[in-house]
Amino acid sequence: MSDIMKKKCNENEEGAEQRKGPWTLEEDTLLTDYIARNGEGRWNLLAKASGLKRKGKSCRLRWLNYLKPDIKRGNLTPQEQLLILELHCKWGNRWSKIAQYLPGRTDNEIKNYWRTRVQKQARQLNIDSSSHQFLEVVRSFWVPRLTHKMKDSSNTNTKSLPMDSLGPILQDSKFSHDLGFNNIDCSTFVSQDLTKISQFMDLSDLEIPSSMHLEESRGSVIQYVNEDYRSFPCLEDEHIVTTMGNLEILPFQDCQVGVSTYQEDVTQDPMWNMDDIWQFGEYAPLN
DNA sequence: AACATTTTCAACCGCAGGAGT
DNA sequence: GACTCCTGCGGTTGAAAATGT
Repeated sequence: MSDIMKKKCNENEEGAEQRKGPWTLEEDTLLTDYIARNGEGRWNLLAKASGLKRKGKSCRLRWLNYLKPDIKRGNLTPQEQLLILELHCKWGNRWSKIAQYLPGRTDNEIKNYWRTRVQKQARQLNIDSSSHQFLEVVRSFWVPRLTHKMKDSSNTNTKSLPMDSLGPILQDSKFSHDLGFNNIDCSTFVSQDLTKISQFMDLSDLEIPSSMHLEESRGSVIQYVNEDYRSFPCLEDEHIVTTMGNLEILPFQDCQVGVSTYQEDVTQDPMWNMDDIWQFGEYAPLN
């Protein structure tokens, strides 16, 4: 029998014993106990020595994504969602890199969030989620509302991640410099893309809840700005025409409408997500 | 209540890159 | 340099849960 054949046989024999699928409580206990005694790493050795009939890779994944003590459970906070949007804008699908900035969240969780929430919305709008166009939708509608929600929850919910906790990250000059939002020339970029958006989003027909209002302002974009969060989305003082509370009116050309969100109470949402943004009306598909 | 459909997310897979030999 | 092994990453899958009819 050739070496290759022998190897194949061994793989099959091992494969017959290898467990797959959902982990049982006993397996979790075995893995947790083993790591408590010997530490993590050397996953193939761990898989054999612990008595688990799992591959090393599977053990590693189970530990890192589920069993590790500092794993956070539950819905992503608005702060976390905002950070994901920001970082994805900069780095794309670099999930593990993004996860480094969200303590307790795993790359898998962030990836799932992006695929199930963000990409879903992009599909519904018939926009490629990696496109410039979608980026601008996110920047113009999602980011401001998340920012608002964030501020809201920091005022009302002491358990949530405080604004200050993001400060070191967002104020870090290297980090800020790296972020795409800050590097964008708003005076051209935003106006061009909002014009594109207005081609498929008939904003004047939006059904605005009574707690909100729509302001039309030909020649200007009204954009919500949280004063605690000026590092994005790409607003620079020289562009501001006037300020109305939390709103700043920006002198962009070709844009016809902005949405003010400052009166809406979103604090009751268990999970604030993109659905909240699009619920204001039905948008016409691109084609 | 029963069934169908959709959504969520844990887990798997293949691939790439690094370290050791 | 070539090979093997291990680790980590990102894409994908499919079972379970949630939601709709």
